[in-house]
Amino acid sequence: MDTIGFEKHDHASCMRAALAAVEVYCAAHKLQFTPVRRRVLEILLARHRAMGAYEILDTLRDEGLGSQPPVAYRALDFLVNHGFAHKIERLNAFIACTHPGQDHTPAFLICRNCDAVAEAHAEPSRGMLGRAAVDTGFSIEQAVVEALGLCPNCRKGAPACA
Amino acid sequence: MDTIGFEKHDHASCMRAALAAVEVYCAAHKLQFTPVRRRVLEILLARHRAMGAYEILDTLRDEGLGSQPPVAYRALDFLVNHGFAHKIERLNAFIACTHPGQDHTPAFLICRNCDAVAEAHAEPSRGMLGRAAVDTGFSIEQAVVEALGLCPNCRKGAPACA
DNA sequence: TTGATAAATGTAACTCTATAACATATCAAC
DNA sequence: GTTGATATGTTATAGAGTTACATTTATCAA
Repeated sequence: MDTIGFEKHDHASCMRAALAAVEVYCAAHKLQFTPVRRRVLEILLARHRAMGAYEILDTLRDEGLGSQPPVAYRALDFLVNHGFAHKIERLNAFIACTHPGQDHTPAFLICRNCDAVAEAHAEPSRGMLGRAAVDTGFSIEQAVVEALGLCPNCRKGAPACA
Repeated sequence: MDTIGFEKHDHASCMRAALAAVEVYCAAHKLQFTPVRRRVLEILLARHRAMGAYEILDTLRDEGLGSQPPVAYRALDFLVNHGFAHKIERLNAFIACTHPGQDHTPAFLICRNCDAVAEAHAEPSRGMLGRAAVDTGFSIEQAVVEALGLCPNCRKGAPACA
């Protein structure tokens, strides 16, 4: 099912791999992977969790890379539009994509205890939603699928997981 | 599939039926269906579309029922918590439930052209998301399912539908 | 290599969404 | 009727996101 996010893993190499994939994609599509855009993606990858735009902005400010909201929002728009990051509507927050460069419809599993987020795949055109759309003549172009609950670590009684 | 929202229908009677159902439910569960709460639900039912909290608040203010944000948010919290209304995360807006009193997991079809919203049923525990959750040991308690696209009316070339 | 155009950034001001905190009033039940 | 819980009124503020416009940097063609 290709769900990523709750297991421990090699952070540094996962970050390098994602950045490399984005670099390749940008080069191939003539997109400008500028310092601010790169740094915002690095921040998201490093924290490996959903972050608010202003939290990201704080980091940028500390590094002298921009201090006003549009700086963060523009970089996030770029990352989201090209599938390098996703917005979690329920949290008004953003998270790095776990398989950038591949066309996909993400679904998220959000832990209400520790705020960890795992990315899975959704196929909205199939399933009940797809059938409802067909029945009513609605054409789905995009879908937000976000489940809230407890992640495996927090279910095991940990008061809050890392 | 029980999708409601894009077809024309008898507004007045649908509103009466929903209010009656909520009254019955509140009486049965000893919930206080106060004037503000009732009025907010009436406003949502009357407009029959997703409305921002401040848009609702404007109406309340005009009627002398409260002028500060917490008034609207508290009423909306009550309505959402008891399933009489739903929040559309993608729009930061609220909409009256089309079958109050029944336990259900709503899914929404949101038209990007005219902002009409139809409510359908989702069954997140089944389908791909449910399988992803089981695979990772995540327990789903709640789900946000929102599809964006074009409603049947707007697909027919109408520049904006009623 | 330069000049035109488009894309990206810097910055200020502002709007919309939501909550915290605390005082007051109303309800429910004993 | 007094008490404890629930709901409301109000002030202030936090958080999320956008508009508008000036400036800079990249792209590309002549």
